[in-house]
Amino acid sequence: MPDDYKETLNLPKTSFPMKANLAKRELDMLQFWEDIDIYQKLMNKGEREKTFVLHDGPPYANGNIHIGTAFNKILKDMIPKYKWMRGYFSPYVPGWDTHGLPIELRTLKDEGLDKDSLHPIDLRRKCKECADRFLDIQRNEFKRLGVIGDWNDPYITFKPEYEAIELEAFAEMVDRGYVYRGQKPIYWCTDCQTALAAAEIEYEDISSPSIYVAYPLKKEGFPNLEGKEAYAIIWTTTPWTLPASLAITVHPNFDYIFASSNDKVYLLAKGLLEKVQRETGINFNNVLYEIKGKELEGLKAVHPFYDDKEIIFVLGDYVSLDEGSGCVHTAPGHGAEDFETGIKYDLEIYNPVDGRGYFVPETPLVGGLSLEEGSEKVLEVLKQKGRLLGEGEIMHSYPHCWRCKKPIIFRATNQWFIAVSMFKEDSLKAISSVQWIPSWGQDRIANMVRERSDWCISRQRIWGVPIPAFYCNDCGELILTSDRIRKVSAKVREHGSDCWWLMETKELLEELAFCPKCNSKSLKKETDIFDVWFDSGTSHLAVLTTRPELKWPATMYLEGSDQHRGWFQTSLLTSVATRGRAPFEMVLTHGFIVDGEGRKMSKSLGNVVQPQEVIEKYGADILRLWVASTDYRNDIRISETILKNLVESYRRVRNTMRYMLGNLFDFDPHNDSLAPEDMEEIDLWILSKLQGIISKVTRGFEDFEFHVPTFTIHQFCVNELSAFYLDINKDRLYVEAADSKLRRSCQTAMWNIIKTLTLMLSPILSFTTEEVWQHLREIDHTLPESIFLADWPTLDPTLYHESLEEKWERILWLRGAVSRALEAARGQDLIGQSLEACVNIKLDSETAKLRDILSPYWWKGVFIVSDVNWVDELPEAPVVHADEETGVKIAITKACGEKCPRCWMYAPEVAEKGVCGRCSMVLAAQS
RNA sequence: GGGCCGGUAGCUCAGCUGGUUAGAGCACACGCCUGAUAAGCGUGAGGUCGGUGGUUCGAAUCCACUCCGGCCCA
Repeated sequence: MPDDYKETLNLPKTSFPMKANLAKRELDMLQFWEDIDIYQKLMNKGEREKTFVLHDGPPYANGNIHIGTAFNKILKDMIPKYKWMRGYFSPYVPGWDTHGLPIELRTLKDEGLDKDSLHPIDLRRKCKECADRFLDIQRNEFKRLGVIGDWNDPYITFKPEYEAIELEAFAEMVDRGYVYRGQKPIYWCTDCQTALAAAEIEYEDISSPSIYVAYPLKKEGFPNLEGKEAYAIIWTTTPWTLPASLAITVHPNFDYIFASSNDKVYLLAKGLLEKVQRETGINFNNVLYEIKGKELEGLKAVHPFYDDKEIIFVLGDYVSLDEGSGCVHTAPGHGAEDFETGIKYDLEIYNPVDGRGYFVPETPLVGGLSLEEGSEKVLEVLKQKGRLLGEGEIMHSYPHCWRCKKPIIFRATNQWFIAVSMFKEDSLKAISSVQWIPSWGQDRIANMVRERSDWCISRQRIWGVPIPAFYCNDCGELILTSDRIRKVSAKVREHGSDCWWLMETKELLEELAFCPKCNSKSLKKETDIFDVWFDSGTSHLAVLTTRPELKWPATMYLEGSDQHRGWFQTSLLTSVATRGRAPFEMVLTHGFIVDGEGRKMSKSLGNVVQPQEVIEKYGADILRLWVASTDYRNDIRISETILKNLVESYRRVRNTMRYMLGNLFDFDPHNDSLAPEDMEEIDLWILSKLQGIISKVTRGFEDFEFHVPTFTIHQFCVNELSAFYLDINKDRLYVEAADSKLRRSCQTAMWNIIKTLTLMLSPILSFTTEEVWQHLREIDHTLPESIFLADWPTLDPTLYHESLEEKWERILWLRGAVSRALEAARGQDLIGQSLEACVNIKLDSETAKLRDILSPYWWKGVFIVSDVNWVDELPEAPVVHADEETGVKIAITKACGEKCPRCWMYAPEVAEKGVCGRCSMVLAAQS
């Protein structure tokens, strides 16, 4: 008999599975979006007057995506999804960065070739194949994450239209006089006779000579040196750079001293006195005087073995007291810092070394010698002149060529530059007009731009966009004019940049194929290509200005914080150089992905988390939840513990949704909904709470702080819904007549809640919410076919009741005390489930105020007990609980009567009727 | 070494412009339920707010230094 009543209850029913099985079910959802062409549907939906363009930073099309790329793409994806629902037109065009060294090297390695043994066109074809292959792999991986965008027509930097615009942007910079050819030291392998990129450098420990050299001081400007032999002491590990020595750099804030030894005086940093003394054997017996580094600026010395060459004192912050003498010999043609200093002080970028590693013949003293021979010669002469103060060996880390494993050198060569210095002020202004999120991004990029030097845009490589310059074979003129660049650009637009290698200058330039200086028709093409950062840095022009659905400037760029140096900056520079303003209105940055201990991921540490594995194991929605649950302004941690936690949170939200769905199985929103004035108070209360949630969640999305919505909704599901509202309404939903107002009131509220929560979660848990949505559509067929086509929930101020929330706040306060009392009763084995209990509440000043704010029916409901008594004196009872937290005194007694087999509440009449009074009425109506 | 950032319970986050015993969810422990059931409910135990020093009547909140970690650069 007992189980028979189960059939008379309105128990939840749903086909929505409890177990998510995301790894599998998500694939169906992807298929669904593909089938209905969700992106096109969105594009047809929005109103164009409100446009939000998130411009995608192109990932490099090499290898599979890693956790950082996945994080970035998911974070981005949440924004257009939200904006579409808010009524914006928010197209998202993904892109790829496809040129450049990593792909070229990978291709060469795969082919077992080097770049000179393969025709450029063949190499480029293979590179393109490689990029294409990985682009496709990544595209599928991104789609698998649930990212919605124009995957069928992404932007790709190797597309002819893209390259053409890039060249046009370059032409504009040439027009403005921002492009020049100059010298810059680069990594150079004398063995392979080639320039190397930073990525081709390996650091190895080697032994180098360590020498101290005396540079005679010119006495003008130095106080108190009359009649004395005075020298500056420098220290170097590369004697072969001394022929190119042009300056001595000192730190502006260090203290320098003139120390005498016998009849000589030496200049060196005060802090290095002992070290130099030790390593040179010179005994400094007297310090003549001290001087600040900055006071040395502009003073002069003489080259240690070119007596007619003047050496100037300059300042540099990079001078350290770790090694040497605090006076740094500076050869602008042989080192990055030296070069910077050289540029600053207008020194010659002097490089007497040729590509094979020999001093050019006209070099004094060492002309024609190899670097090694030159080095020996230098030492010999220094010794001869008595200017070698100390000689030793030192082990240190030094860059080597990755291919031949030989030490490399720094060697100034001709490169193309963009004169950032000419529009640096404008760039800084542009930076200040952008909204940086978080705000410190502004300081970071402004500092970087302020300190940066001109942009070296040339690479001696094959896989990239050619720098469209020419050289006259007759007069040697360097030809870089915007009209010729535009000619080339037109050809590139038509044929792709391969045409640079396939066409003669005559074909490329047509009527402009002549030297503007000597009219010669014999021209030679530049062999350098653009830095890939120039490719991606011009994407705002190549993409935003060419696609009708997009707009320039972008509303937002969103990348990791490393892009302050990278894409944010290169985009900004090309934009300021061509358009005079930033290409974005907002820049959002996130931190880096680290492991559970906050350490960066590395293969050697073995702490790398693969997005593919997470998806396989837990599903993309878990990954999405991870992205949304973090405060991404800091580093973002991921670990098995964190994922397990997320799975747990996910489960809770999913089950809450499932439970509400199950209780709506017989609800027709169009016919069964109640108007607010007909609803139960508790249902109005939960809807009032829901308004607060909508407001908080919406604000979180507006501020791009996705962890706010995530936590807010999760906590709402746990605290308000699962632990309270849904729990105490089981009685109503199951037991009352299916079509009763009591039950319909609750269903009306739940329908509103589940729709609202599902919508608000959709930018985050896209797969799951779409799944829920499809179930909701079975309840209401008028809903849009995909959740992403629906509108964002709006806050209904008429549903917000502050006084109601305050009232229920007090009810919950008392409920806490009752729960603790019931728990005490359970501890005494008085009761099991709470319906077995009768709650006796002692009336005091507080509880007396509460008694009448709810009907007895609702008090029982709120506590989920069979009886509630408000008494002046507590009865004799097995469990009397004096609640510490509230001060309320409660006695728990066994509920009287017997357990109704239908609703499980205890009532006296059950013995007689077989069920309680309420159930008998419901049953009577049913039959 | 420089620029920028972060360090609150095992985990993810709150904690506004300094002011009662530092909050929440998850995880954990114990218990209940078996009509959300590879679910649900209740109770409870977890933190010297990275460390040191300072300003203050009072600091997780302000300042200095320091340790640890991250990005970028050298």
